[in-house]
Amino acid sequence: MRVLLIEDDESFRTTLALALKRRGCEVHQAANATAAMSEARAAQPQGIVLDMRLGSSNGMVLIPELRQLLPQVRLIVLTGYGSIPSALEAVRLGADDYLLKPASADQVLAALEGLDGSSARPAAADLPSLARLEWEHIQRVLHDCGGNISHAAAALGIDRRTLQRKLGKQPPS
Amino acid sequence: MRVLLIEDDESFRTTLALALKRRGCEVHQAANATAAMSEARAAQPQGIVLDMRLGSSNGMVLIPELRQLLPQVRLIVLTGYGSIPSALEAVRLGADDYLLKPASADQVLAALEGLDGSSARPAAADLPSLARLEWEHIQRVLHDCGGNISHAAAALGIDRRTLQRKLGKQPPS
DNA sequence: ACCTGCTGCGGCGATTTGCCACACCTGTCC
DNA sequence: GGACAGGTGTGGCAAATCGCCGCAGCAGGT
Repeated sequence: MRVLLIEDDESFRTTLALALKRRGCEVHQAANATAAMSEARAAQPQGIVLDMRLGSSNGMVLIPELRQLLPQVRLIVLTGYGSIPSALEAVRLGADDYLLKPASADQVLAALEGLDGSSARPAAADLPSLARLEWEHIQRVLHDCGGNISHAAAALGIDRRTLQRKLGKQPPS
Repeated sequence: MRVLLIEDDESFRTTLALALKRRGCEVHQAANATAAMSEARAAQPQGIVLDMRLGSSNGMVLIPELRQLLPQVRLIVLTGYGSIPSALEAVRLGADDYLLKPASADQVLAALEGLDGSSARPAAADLPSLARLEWEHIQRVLHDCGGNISHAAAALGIDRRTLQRKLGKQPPS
């Protein structure tokens, strides 16, 4: 499978690219929006892995452009700080799946191949942990507050310092 | 708008129904899967609010049936313990939007009318505090575990002793 | 009687939180 | 320019909380 990796973090991108190559993919890479579009035009990939945070710009805006350019492409969004509204927005814009970092190369490949992780899951009794729920809610409120940490902390009823400390940690699995 | 409310929790369903009626909706209600399907056939609603947890059965399986029965219906999933994979699965199965409890009647109505909540939501929304959300989720999981504190603590990913201490305190306002 | 599982409670160290302070930056207003 | 307000990042420190241990009691099944 010919895959385009759009990700600004160099180390993460190269390691993921290597892992995908080892699994038999032809991997093209791009580190920003303009490179991504030109590379997509040139390489005509069957699969795309798109990071949501591309430096200053938002990867979300690339989804419709990529979808229009390559209607048949398998488009996977990969993000470190995800939330349910942002996941829904991504699929509304044309993404096929939405993964959270850290995601294993196997997970990414499974998503690229369209093996639905959700269909394989028995979908029974997997209640989210308290930490996970807290993380999702924080992301939701933070998004609602336009990224304003002080306002989000006030809305959440916690200290601004505490919110900052929570944001500085990894999302719970 | 003619709305069908599928929700097993009686108190939550009636309050939401009242709130929607007050906002000019014609509200039909169902508390289980079979009642939901027959009511959907009879009332031909334009909007459906579907709870994921319908007693023992999973509300997820109803989505394709409802979608097949009413292709044009606006189908909203409302769930207490949401996660990104389950949200994606719901929209893949045919849901239009996915809300988390506690959701205000205004949020539900906005979702039913197709106003994209993620973009149209006013920043000054009455978001629940972290403590309140935590308390609600604990109550829900504890109920799902049949009141078994040890199992609920394991599902929540916290220590049993911590759960007991949290339960010993007053619910946040 | 025996074992298993759940519950309630106490204690202790490690972690987290709330609350202060301070410095830095970016706008805005006079 | 200078003052000012609002947002952000960082540090420190006491207090609260959490995780983990133990123990005892009590129900249910063998």
